[in-house]
Amino acid sequence: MEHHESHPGHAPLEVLVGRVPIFSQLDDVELKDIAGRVKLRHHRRNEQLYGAGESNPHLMIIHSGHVKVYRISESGHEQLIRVLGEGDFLGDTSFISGAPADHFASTLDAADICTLHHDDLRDYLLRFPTVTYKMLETLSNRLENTERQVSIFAGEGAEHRIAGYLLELAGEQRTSKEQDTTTVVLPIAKKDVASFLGLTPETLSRKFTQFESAGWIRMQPRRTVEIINVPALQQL
Amino acid sequence: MEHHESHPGHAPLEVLVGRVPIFSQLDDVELKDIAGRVKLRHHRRNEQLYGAGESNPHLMIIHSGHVKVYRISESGHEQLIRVLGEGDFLGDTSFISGAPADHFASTLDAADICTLHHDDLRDYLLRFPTVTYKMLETLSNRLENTERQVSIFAGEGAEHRIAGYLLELAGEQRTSKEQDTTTVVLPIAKKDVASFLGLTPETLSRKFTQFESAGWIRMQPRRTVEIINVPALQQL
DNA sequence: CGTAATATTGAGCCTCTTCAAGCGCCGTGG
DNA sequence: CCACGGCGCTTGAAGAGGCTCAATATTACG
Repeated sequence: MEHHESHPGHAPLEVLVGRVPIFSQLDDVELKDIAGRVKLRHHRRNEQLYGAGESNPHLMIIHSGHVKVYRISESGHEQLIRVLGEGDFLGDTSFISGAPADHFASTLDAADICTLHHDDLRDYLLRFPTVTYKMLETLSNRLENTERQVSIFAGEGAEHRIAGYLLELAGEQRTSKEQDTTTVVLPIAKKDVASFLGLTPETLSRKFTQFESAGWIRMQPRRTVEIINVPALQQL
Repeated sequence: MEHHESHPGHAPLEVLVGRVPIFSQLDDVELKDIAGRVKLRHHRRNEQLYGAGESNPHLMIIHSGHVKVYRISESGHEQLIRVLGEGDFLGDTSFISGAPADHFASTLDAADICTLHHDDLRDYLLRFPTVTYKMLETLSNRLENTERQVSIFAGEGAEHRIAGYLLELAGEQRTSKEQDTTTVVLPIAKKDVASFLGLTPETLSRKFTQFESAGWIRMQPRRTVEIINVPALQQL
C-alpha cells in the first residue's frame, strides 16, 4: 500500500495504464499517448459513479478498489449485476449504444479510477486493433458468464445457486491448498450476495445456517466462510 | 427471391456475405476474399448444429431460417437462450475462449448457414478492424439484453415476464399501426417461449388464459396473439 | 462509543411447480 | 384423401419453495 514515487501524489500513469488488460499489448510510446488522455481520480467509499438515465461519455477503468454495478427494476427491486475489481472497466455499453445507462454504479470501497473519454477511446480502437480485440475478448467472457447465470436463475433453486457461488469463489481465491477445508471471503455484504443470486437476504441467511447444521460449511466473522464438505455442495 | 446467376445453385456468395452485419462495411474485393473461404450449407428442420462438449472451430452465419441456442442443466432442465435469424451468427464464444461449447444449437426450420473457419476469422479480425468493431458492437448489445434478462428473472414474476415478452415482440413486429389492436406471432412454440422465460409450459398456458379472460389479449390459431390492451400489460 | 445499517429467526402466505389426465392439432403413412 | 399416432397444449389438484412482514440481535462505520 505504501508508495514512494518520483512525483508524489501522481503515480506513473503509463505503468498503471499498461496493467489494464485491454491495453496490455501496447508498447511504451502508445501507452504514454493513452496515459496523456486519461484522468485518474480518487473516489471514496459508497460514491455513486453514475446512475440510470445519466449518460457519462467515459470509459472507466478501475485501478484499485471495487465497484458494484446494479439495476433497480420498476418494482423497486435492486439487482446486483456484477462486481468489478482491479483492471476491469465499465461504461463500455453506453459507448457502443450511445444511449444513457440503464443501471447504477457505486464504489464499494475507496477506489482509484481512470476515465477515458469516449471520443479518445474510439480513436484508440481504430488505431490499435489489439485493443479492440482485447475488449472483444472481455465482452465475450462476460457474455458467457451472464448467459450461464440466466440458465441458473431459470432452472436451479436457491441452494444450488448459493453452493455454486461459494464454489466459484473458492476457485478464484485458491490460495494454499494445503488445508483440506477451503475458506473463502465474501467480496460483498450478504445482502448484496443475496441480490446477486436473485434471493432475499432472509433466504440466504436461512440456507447458510442450514448448510452449517448439515456440516458442510462454517460461518466465521468478517464475511468468511469455511467450506468443509466440497462434494456435498457440488452435487446440489 | 428469384435469382438468375451465371452459376446456378451457387448463389452470389459475396453478396450474401456483404449482407451480414459484421461484414457490411467491407468493399467488394474484401468481400470476395471472404466469400472464397466461406462454405454455404443447407440444413433441414430440427437439425442439430452442435452440442455441449463438442468444439466445432467455425463461426456460423445464418443466411436464412432460424436457429435456437439452448442449454441443458445438470438437472435436465432445458433453457432456451436465444433465437437467431438472418444475419446473426453463433460460435463466437468458442472462438474467443477456445473451449468446447457448453450449449446446444439446432435449426428451427430449414436454414442456409455459412461457416467460416476460426483460423480464417482470426485472419480477418486482424486485417479488417471494422469487422472486429462490428463484432464488438454485436456482443455488447447481446450482453445488454442478457443482463436485462437476468434482472427480470431475478426480480419479476411470471406475468411480468410474459407481458414484457409480448410487448417486445410487438415492438419488433411493428407492421402497420393502423389497427388499434396489435397482433404478434410467436416465433417459436409455446413450450419454447416458456423455456425462454424460465417458466413451465403449464404456467405460461394458465397466464395466457388469464390474460384472455381479463380482456387483455386474444389467442388465435397458429401462434398468433392479438394484444387488445397494451397499457394493462405494460403496468404489470 | 453510539448509532444506523446489516443479519438472523419466526410465522403465514402466495406463487409457481409437479404430477396426472384429456384434448387438439399436425404431419405421416397407408 | 383419410386414419392414425405423436407431440404440443390445456386444465385440474396438491405440494413445496421462496417471499413478505415483523421483531430481535449483531455488526460495522463514522
